[in-house]
Amino acid sequence: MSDSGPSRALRSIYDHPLFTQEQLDKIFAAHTNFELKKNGYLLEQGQTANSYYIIAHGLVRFYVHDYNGNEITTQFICENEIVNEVSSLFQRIPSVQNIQAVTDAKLWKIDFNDFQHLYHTMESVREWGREWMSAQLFQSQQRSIEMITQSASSRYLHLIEHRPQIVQQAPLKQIASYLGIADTSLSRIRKEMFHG
Amino acid sequence: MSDSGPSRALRSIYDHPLFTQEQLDKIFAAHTNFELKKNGYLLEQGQTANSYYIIAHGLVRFYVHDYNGNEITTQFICENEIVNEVSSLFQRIPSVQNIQAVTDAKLWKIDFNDFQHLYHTMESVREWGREWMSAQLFQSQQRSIEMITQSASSRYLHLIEHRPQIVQQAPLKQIASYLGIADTSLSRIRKEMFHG
DNA sequence: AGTATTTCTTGACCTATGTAAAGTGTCTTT
DNA sequence: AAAGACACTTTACATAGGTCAAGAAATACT
Repeated sequence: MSDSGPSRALRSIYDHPLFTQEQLDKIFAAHTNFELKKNGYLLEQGQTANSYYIIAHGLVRFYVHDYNGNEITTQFICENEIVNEVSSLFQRIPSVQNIQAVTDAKLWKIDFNDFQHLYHTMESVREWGREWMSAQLFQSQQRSIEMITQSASSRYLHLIEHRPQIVQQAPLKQIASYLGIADTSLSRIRKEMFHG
Repeated sequence: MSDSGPSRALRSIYDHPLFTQEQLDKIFAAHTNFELKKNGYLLEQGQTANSYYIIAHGLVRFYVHDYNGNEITTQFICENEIVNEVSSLFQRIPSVQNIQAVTDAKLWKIDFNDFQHLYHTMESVREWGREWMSAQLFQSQQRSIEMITQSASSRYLHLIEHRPQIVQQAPLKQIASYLGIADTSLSRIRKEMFHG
């Protein structure tokens, strides 16, 4: 890593016009960094989230179990993105989602209480937070629309183009459940896309 | 209507443990009410939202156009719920969604600037707002999971059980696009569900 | 009231994706 | 190096849901 000072990940996450340098210093100081092994958990279903995370390196996924006990991957979080089970963290209720490292990962962490303090004392943090949540909601809605209007192979192509880290690092089964198809179907789609 | 004072809708929307009566009075006072005819618009794509709404009576939908120009209904908003195109209102960017009355409707309205004032001056409003956004995000994610794990007829049954107002008041074509299926398929599902 | 327009249903046929089961390849553990 | 355990592919067959076209029923328009 040729990067010094607060990581590239922190700087890119908190890149917002309302922040002054002084505010950024306070925000960065509230984060600590740590490592997580492949398959390790940041949150398990039934637990209530007490922090959110920022990925400096690696890949993380959210998953739930369907009625047959199959794992459904509901989100992938890539480098320089926030890992936050919002409804558990902000409504203070147990999570239905599991959050697991797909690869070895380096992460930043900020605790709920520290964030609460920043949020209620700095208008800029509130605006930043609300905009982030809006963007999350938008993405989630776009995902539903994509599930309705696009074929499985279009959705896979979209992933290849826009989130290549996922296609490179996550196992086929996780990608398939994220796309809403059987793993055999994704295997078939791959075949038809590359030789056929 | 046997209801007096601030409507049942306002009281149920702003039902949160942190609010004092004094605060509620200020919040209610920031709302005005008005009526909207069937098929009328609260927001059209390309416009930037300047308020959000609360439905006292009637049904409202969000829709987008897919690449073929077909309308895809992405959300239905029922009585005593909030109508808010969050990413347009809070990121101050043009909406990709249209917001249209499915039936004649009675609504409450609050402007962005008035809400901003309440939001930045009252910690309780911030907590309320963040919890509402969290709940929206949760619902949106649940919807994606439902699209992946449930058949079209299960999704329709779910709608009948949990949001009967939609099934009663929205035309079949809108419900079908919301469920992610062709209108002919929904018609067939109805037939199989009721006779045979 | 009568016509036009939209809404809903139905049938015939088609296709994308699911399910199940077997086979190959790759990594882990000992 | 052998034995398991995973990860991925492939084939055969099943099915939910799509498309298109024709009618019937309901609504809206003049």
